[in-house]
This record gives sequence, structure tokens and C-alpha cells, in this order.
Amino acid sequence: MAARFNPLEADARWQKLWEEQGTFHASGDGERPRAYILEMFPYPSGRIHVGHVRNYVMGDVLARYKRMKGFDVLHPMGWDAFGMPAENAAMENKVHPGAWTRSNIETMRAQLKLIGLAIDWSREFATCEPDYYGHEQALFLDLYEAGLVYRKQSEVNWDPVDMTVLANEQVIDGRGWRSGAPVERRKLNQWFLRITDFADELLDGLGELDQWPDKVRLMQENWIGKSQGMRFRFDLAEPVAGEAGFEVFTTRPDTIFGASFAAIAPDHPIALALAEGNPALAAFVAECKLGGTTAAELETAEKKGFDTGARVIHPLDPDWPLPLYVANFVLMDYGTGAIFGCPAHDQRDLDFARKYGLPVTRVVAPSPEEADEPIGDEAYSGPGRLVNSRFLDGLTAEDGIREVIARAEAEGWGEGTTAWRLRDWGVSRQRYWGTPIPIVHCEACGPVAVRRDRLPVVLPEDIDFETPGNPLDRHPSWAKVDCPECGGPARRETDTLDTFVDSSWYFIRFASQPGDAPFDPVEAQRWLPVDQYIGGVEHAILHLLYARFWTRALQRIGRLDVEEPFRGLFTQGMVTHVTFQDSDGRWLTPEEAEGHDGPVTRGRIEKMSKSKRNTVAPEPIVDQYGADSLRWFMLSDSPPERDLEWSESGIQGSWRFVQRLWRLAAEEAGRGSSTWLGDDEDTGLDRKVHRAIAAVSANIEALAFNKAVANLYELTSALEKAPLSPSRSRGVETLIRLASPMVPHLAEEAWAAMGQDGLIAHAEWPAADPALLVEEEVTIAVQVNGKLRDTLTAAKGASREALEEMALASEKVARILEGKAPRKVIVVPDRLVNVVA
RNA sequence: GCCCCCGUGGCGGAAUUGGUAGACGCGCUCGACUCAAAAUCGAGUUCCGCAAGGAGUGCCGGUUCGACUCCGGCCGGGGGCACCA
Repeated sequence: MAARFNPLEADARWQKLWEEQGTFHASGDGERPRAYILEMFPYPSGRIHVGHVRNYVMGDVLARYKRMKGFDVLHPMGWDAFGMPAENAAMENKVHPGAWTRSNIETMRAQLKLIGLAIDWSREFATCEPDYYGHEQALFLDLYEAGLVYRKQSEVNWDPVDMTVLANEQVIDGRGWRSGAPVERRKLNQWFLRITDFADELLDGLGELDQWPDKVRLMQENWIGKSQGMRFRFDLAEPVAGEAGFEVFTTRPDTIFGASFAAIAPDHPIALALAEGNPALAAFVAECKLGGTTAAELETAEKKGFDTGARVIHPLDPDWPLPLYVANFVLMDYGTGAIFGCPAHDQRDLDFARKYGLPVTRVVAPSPEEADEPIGDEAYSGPGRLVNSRFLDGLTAEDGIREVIARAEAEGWGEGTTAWRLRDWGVSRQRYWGTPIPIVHCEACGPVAVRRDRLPVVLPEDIDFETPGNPLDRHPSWAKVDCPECGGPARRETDTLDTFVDSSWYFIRFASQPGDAPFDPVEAQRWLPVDQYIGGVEHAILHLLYARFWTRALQRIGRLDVEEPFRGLFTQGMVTHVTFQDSDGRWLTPEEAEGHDGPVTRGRIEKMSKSKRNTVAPEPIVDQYGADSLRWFMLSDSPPERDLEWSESGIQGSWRFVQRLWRLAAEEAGRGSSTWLGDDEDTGLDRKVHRAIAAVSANIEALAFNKAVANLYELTSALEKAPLSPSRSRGVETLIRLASPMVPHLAEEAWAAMGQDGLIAHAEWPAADPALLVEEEVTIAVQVNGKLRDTLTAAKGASREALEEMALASEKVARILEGKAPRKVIVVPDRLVNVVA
């Protein structure tokens, strides 16, 4: 028996065996209960680092555990393979995005295989292959036909040099991140998915996701942003461009008598109409269009308005005109793009009113005496009753809201309604490396869906990135097609789909992948929803919301009867590492920093990233310490939802433990556990083993891997110290089973050495014997006035009287009591006695 | 600005419903083995104190026989949203 575990030799041997035997193939035979464990699939950016490893190892432990518990486990892996970095690489290095992506996939797959993940590789796919995106096009057309896809003009950040649309994150200080050119706002025709149709369901559905972190549910709730209020009509004193008035949205209709102005967005139709005859207003509207849409810019932007000269009529008083402003802080795409200003009770309206000398009337007062208390620099948003509000006086805000809505509905000038922060999902991207939108534009017929038998619409290979802009748009022939309806000349849509579409249904494709359809609903429904989904918090909103939407949309159109895609969600922490910079601020790898001439600054400990050059590759670690040491370290110490700092001492500690475990198992195996005939003294070892079984199981189920690791350390120490006995032999065997999801290579090796048949991957998870979990003796804490003074050992279940008597017999207690009788004695059976002096 | 989370040894972190704070790991100290080192093993390691003992979970206060845990108010760190009417 080897004294040391040699991962260099053993890891590959077991990995090969697992692969040959198809050990981790999901069978779907229906004989066992199913478990679907999924980690968010990676973007093939180049190489994986240990941060990815942590993510996949967590899912792997769970998958292996579930398999041993008797589940038919689906644990797949694939590639979120469309995206901008491939196009950037194409522009920089003159490589085709496809070649770049596929070569990265090769590399990263090989890297992942080194870790020994229990993955069903037979289901692997990449979203950039027509095999996948063709089905996505079919699903897109399903939604299109169901009316869940539409086209509209929408404002985008346009980089005039690169001739491309930029995401908000790509706009830095108002300039394109790549070209440095000032970004323009431009209106383009874009495709949208009607996610707002599902706003209510998506919000309500959060209530049932009790295996999601509260934080993520809250974030989604805020993102959806439901606001209840009312919509009502302002009549204009004089019609504008044939319009007699317009609608506003408010959450505080109760403050309607505090109104002192109305304001509309710069791009509101009324504003545009008024601007036509008013050059100063036109200039103001143009000015509002300048400036980016980033948060920082909005924060510093001054609240500005322009008095149009037009007047609106107060809905509850025909003799009360209000000035109509165009204001830069009113957004066209929230509510109705128009508001009424109530300066006394809204800070922004107050600032605006003060600036333009508008009246400020208090209509809510905390007490009757304060009804005419003037408003200072701060708007009053606290509780109170309505004042100066005619028929509303004396009502609470809630009653006032109800009253105004009731009256408006009765008189027909307004109604109770709901506004959402959530907007429809714009999915058009002016890029090459994405799923082509399967639509053809015909001059005669307008936009027409590509015929199903012509799918997939495949990306052309012969493209060039020499000139800026979308290569699909410039391609000499690709876009030229005949109209599917009239056969006349037509042009393909050259925009591609947002890559978030690709990741909105990949988990369905993993569950079922027929060649002629996106999925088989019956087979997919057997696996879905995903039992445990694991990934980074950075996807808490967009990806998870889009996937929830897509699933519900498929349900609505009758394609798949699943409501929520992910039953359990776990957001894991990052792996962090120190960063280094040289005197010019260039990032250095830790190795470079060590051998660098000149000053080196040791920076913050940060999330591993390519740009900060602080990533740690798995290969050298696996070469030196083996996959199991790496896996063990990724699970140790830090709670999985928090960040884990990479450290050399950490991986070394893991290596030590792996060897310790091996020694323990190998010694036992060398002796022949089954033939050991020594005395089986009851040292309490069996109890320790069974407590460990219960604890490790519970902690894995709760994804508290750091605690499961601590349990295994404890059990290992206890077994090492225990005298040789059958109990110890059984204990070691149990330990190996319990540790096997974390250190599978070592576990297989030890399992074989112990003479066990078959793979430990197929072995049963040990069951804790309830009889052995019950303590016979317990340690009782003895307190005086809540301070620990002594401990004593008592039989489990000892009576209150007996415990009290034992506690009072304690010398230490007696010394503190100094002969005085205790005032009171609190006894918590099996736990403590508190003597109150 | 609004919403949320977190503050425990030198470090990462444990601590069912309020019931022995510091499990487990890292690091460190001492010791064993060794010519020596590595590896390994043993002991110790919250702070003050030789000890007896005392203090202690960011700070202040409260509830309770008893508070890391519950409540109120501060301070510090992190995250999300952000002209949302």
C-alpha cells in the first residue's frame, strides 16, 4: 500500500474510468427520483481560473451526493458561446469569432476535465452552433406568432465611429469605450419581447421561490418595481396640435389639491408639438437630449424646466389653471411621461417650484394645528391627514387616494392603475456573433417570419471586421433573400439576438435535446425545474429574470408546462486574490511582481479577473497537489456564499488533509478491515461516526460545505486517535464515503484499496442510526446569575429536581452563594442550570 | 437619496427555537523524530493576569434568570436601485 496518495497518477486513471463507464450519464429511466443540478454555464472567454472551479465543485459535490443518495442526477455542462469578446478578438487579432470561441471551448473543456467533475458530457453543447441557435430561432418565431415579440423605435447609445450600439456599461464619460468618440442617442427600430406582460406573474412568482436567497428576490422585486396609483387626464386650456389634453400618472392622488404645475417629458408628443412653434422650447428639448444616460450623469444633472406658456385645467376645479412645463427629469418611458407637481410633499417638485417661483401649498399635516405650517427646504412626506383639500380634508392618505380614484372613475377623468419600472426587453443587437433574428423585411409585406423549413438562419462565415459596424449589414449577399410571402425582393434582419436570450432556455435543452425540435416537452418536464441552480450574484436580476420570463412565455403559448425554471438558487461568492501594480500602474501577475525590478504596489485583494492579472490557473495547482486538494480547498473555510481568498497556505493545508485521509484509509486497508477481530470497546466512536453522518448530510443539503468540511476534519481526528477496533474500521469506511463527493479521486482509490467492489460513485450514502444520535450523557452548564461557574455531567433526560440538586451541590456555586439561599433556580433539561442569587 | 445585508481571536470562520462564545482550518509558539531540513506526530494559542480571577461578539442603551442571537439609537464596511412621479 502506497504511503502517499499520488494524484498525478490516480486522478487521470479514475477520470478515464468514469468516462468509459458513463458513470455520470443521466439515465432518465424513471426508476429513480430525479435531481437536476446546474451551475451557470460559462462564457468561453479563454481559460478557466480557480474562481470557476469553486462554482463547479459546489455543484459537483451536490450532484455526487444526490447520486449516492439514490437519485438519477442530471448535471450537465455547456457553453454560453455568443458574445462581444469574440468579436473584439476578431478585430484585434484577425481571428474568426467562431474559431476563437471553439478553440477556447477546447481549452476550457480540457481544464474542467482535470477537476474530475461528475458531469454528463454527452449533453454538452455550445450556443453558437446552428444546432442550438436554430431551435432558438424557432422559439423566437413561436413567441412572435403569439404576439409576444414586437418592433418599435427605441433610443440607443450610438457610437458614430464604430457604427455600433453600445450598452450603458460601454459608455464611459459620455464616450464610446473603444473609439473614445462622443456617444449619440439615436433612434433605431428594434425588436422587443413583452416581458412587461408578465410583470405581475414574475412578481407574484417570487413569493413561491422559497429556496432562493431573499436578497435576490428583493432585487428582482425592486427591478420589477410595481407602483400603484392613478392615471388621470389634464385638459389643456387651448388644444395643442389637435390634442385636448394628456394623461399623467401619480402614486399620490390624495395630494391633488397641492398641485402647482404640470410637467411633461422633453420627448412627449405635446412637448414636440409645442416646440414646433417655439424655437426657445425646441432648443431646450434638444439640450435635454444631450448627455448620456449613465447613473453618474443623471445624478449631477440639474433639474431644469421650460415654461411652455400653455396651461392645463385642474381636474377638480375648472377655474384652476396650472402652468405646463417641459422638464428634463420627467421620463417618457415611465408612467405616461407626464406628471403633476405637488411641491409641498415631493422633494424634487419642491426644488423645481422654488427654482421657478411656483406656489407651495401644504395639503398633508401631521396634526390639525400644523395645517398652515409653511414648508421649508424639505418636502413633507410623513404621515398625517389631508388639509387645504376641500372635500378631502381630514382624510388619511390612504382614504384620500381611494376617494380621489373613486371620484375620478365616477366622473370619467381618471382611474386607478399600476405603473412598472420594468420595461420590455430589447433584444436587437447590431453585431455579428449572435443568433440571427429569423425575420425578413419585405418592401411590400413588411417584416415577415422566416419559414420554419428554412431554419436555421445560419451566420455567414465569410465576414470581415476591417471596417467598423455590423459585418452582417455589410455582407454582399447574405441579407438578400426573397420574401417568404410574396416572393419579391427582401432583406434579412441583420441584427442578432441579445445573448441573454441564449441563456434563457439552455437549461431546457440540457434536459431534452431532440434533433428536430428545441426540446421534447414531456422529457423536459420530467427534469424541470432545476432543483439546484448555482452561480454568481451578478446574474441576480437580468439572466434570472429573463429565464423566468422565457419559461413562463413558453408555458403561456403551450410549449412547456413549467412555471419557474429554478426551484433552488444559490449565489456563490468569488475567489479573490492579491493584485500588484508597477510604478506605471500596469497590473502584474504575482509571479511577475516577485521578480520585478522597480517599485511594486501591492493592491487590494480583488475578484480574480483577466484584466487585473490576478487569476490562478487550475493546471499548475492540479499538477502539484492534485484535483482533490484543489476541490477541498475550494470548499473549506469560507461559507460558499462569501468570497474565498486564494492562498498558498490554504492549498497546502488541503494537501496535508488529503494525505492524512489517505494514510488513515491505507493503513486500515493494509490491515484488512473486514478481517479485523480485535475487541470492540465502546469508546463512543460509533456515536461520533453517526453524528458525523448526520452533520455532513445536513450540511451538504444546506450547501454549507465549509461546515461539512469541518465535520470531516473532526471525524478524521477522532478516527486517528481511536484504538484499533471493528468500530474504527467501519468508521474509516464511512469517512471515505462521506468525503467522496469532495475528494472523489482519493475516495475511489481508497475504496478500491479497501477491497470494495465497484465505484464509490455508485456506493450508497451512509445512513445515520437514530439510536446512535441520542446522547446517553450530557454536559450541563451551571451558571450563577447567567455566568458560567461550573459544568457537570448528567444522564440524558435527568429530572429538573435532580439537575437542580446537582448544581447546588457544586462547590463553585456554593462559594459564590456564600451560604445564602438562591432566590430562584432555572433549569433547562439537558442543557443548563442557572442559579439566581 | 431609497432599499437590503454584514461587523465574533493574528486570519478564514463555528455557535438548532435566546441557554457552556471562539467548533474546524490557516498562522504562530514550544516539544518529539532527524546530522540537518522537509514531511509527520504531540502540546498550546480570545485578551489581561504567575495564579486565583476578571473582561470579552463594532459602540451606547433596553428586554430577559440568561443576549453574538431580540428591540431602539449611533459608528463602520459591502451590495442593489436610482431624476420612477
